[in-house]
Amino acid sequence: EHTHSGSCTSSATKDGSASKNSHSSTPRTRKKRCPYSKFQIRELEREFFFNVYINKEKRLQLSRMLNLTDRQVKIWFQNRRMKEKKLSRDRLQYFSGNPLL
Amino acid sequence: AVMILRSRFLDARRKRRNFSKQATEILNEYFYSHLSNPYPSEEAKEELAKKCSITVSQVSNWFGNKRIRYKKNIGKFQEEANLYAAKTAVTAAH
DNA sequence: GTCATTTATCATGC
DNA sequence: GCATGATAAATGAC
Repeated sequence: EHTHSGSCTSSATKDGSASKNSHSSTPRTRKKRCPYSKFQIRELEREFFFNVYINKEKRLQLSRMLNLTDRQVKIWFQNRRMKEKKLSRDRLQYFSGNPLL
Repeated sequence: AVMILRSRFLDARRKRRNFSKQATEILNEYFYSHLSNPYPSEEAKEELAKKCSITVSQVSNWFGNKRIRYKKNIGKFQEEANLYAAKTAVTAAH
């Protein structure tokens, strides 16, 4: 569909919880959603195939390899598990008596 | 045969099809009559899904899209809002 | 951890 | 050409 070579993974600021100014206002801007590259998705899916739950060690390793933060990898696995659950629900409904075309 | 059905199912997720006129009508009626808190409960979602002949997930998607797109440009939906406000007012009068 | 949600992006309809 | 439904990152409640 698309090939995001090095759009978001370039360098940017590291983790999303950095830069804490003690005083003044820190609106804590929401991190902009940036789609991951095909390569990143492939590696994440590969690891997800082996184990749906990733441990801390592999998470750090993966995050470094893919130039993502630990938090991003962790959240990706969370979202991926939710996606898998939804796919299961949809399959179940699709192969049972509920046409709804 | 099973493989064909399976493949059709897999890529049918993003094969978008617009909802029926009646379904959109029902969803909009609920949205604009609960504009202060447009968050239907799980039970309400199921009821809406049944009345609209769509899935609960589709109801959630519709409200998610509607909330943010309404918030982003209230002016664009003003006419629509007035329309459904008047419609609910008429039904309430009966 | 799950899970509803927000937000941007994607893919299609028309 | 945008409107619209579905999906992909990111947040927060619990």
